[in-house]
Amino acid sequence: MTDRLTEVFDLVGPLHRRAQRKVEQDAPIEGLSVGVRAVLNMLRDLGPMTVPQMGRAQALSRQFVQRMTNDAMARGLVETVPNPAHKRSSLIRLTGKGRAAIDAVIARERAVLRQVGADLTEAEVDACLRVLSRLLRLLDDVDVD
Amino acid sequence: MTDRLTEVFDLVGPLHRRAQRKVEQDAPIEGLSVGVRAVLNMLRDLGPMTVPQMGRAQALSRQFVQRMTNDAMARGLVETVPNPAHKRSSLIRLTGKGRAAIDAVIARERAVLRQVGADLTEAEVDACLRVLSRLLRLLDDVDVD
DNA sequence: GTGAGAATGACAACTAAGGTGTCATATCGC
DNA sequence: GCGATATGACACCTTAGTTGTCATTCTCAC
Repeated sequence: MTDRLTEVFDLVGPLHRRAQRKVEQDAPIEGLSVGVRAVLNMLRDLGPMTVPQMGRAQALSRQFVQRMTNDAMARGLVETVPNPAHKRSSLIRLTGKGRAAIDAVIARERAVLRQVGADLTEAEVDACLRVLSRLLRLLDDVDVD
Repeated sequence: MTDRLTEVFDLVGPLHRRAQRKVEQDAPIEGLSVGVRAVLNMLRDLGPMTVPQMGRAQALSRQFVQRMTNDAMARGLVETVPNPAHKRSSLIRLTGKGRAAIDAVIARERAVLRQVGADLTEAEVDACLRVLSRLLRLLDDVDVD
């Protein structure tokens, strides 16, 4: 069993690299770096959130997310909105332009993924999500900043 | 369904980063960089193989694997053995020292993974492996070198 | 065989993802 | 109000990983 989990990790590396490479190949169309793309993606899925929150969500350093966010802001892809819960740390939100950009990227990726759908059952993908989430939680303590 | 697959990719990023960080935390004990560790791990699981083969197996550039291999060789962790199939490109094999080093690392990691075992069924992990393998194959074309 | 083309290894830049360290300022809990 | 903590800005750094070039060696087709 533990062996099997080790295999999972052995797949995660190559998969992540290939995925990154794919993103890099496609995203230049919109001019998004991998980091900016990650920020937009988070905001798209989880709604407006603060920079430190994003860092924790993706296991990235606060400062890295900050830079990516500033970059996205300079490009007009995101904007700040006052944070009721914390006056200093404003919420970051997608602009219309940002949403359009990330939606375009996601749409292209979904088109690729659709080829795979047929070979896999919904149950398998769910199981996969459960396993990965569990592993992620196991490593929760290994965070930075 | 396609949505679910997107979620898988969204987990792969953070998981890979945390795993890398964990490896970095632990491996320094043996003095292994992430790259060298990957090479040793491959040789451990798949037996002796050539540098280009390793590159393809892990979706890494041939040259990067070459450097890591040279590094490992300089440390006495791997050695070359004549390749019957190809006289120029010799097989790379773990030395006793190399095997000891990677075994120690793996053992430590397995100890961590054992905590998770209880929460997951074998079937789920198998499904996860199937899904990840399928996705990996989908991106087979995205390789370098 | 032999010659063309591919595969390998060495070496040297180069890129970019991502982290670290520090500082000023602002926030929040007590 | 005060101390601890969180945030953001700025600058620097590390290193995983790629790209390019070149010489050599292999392979394979003829």
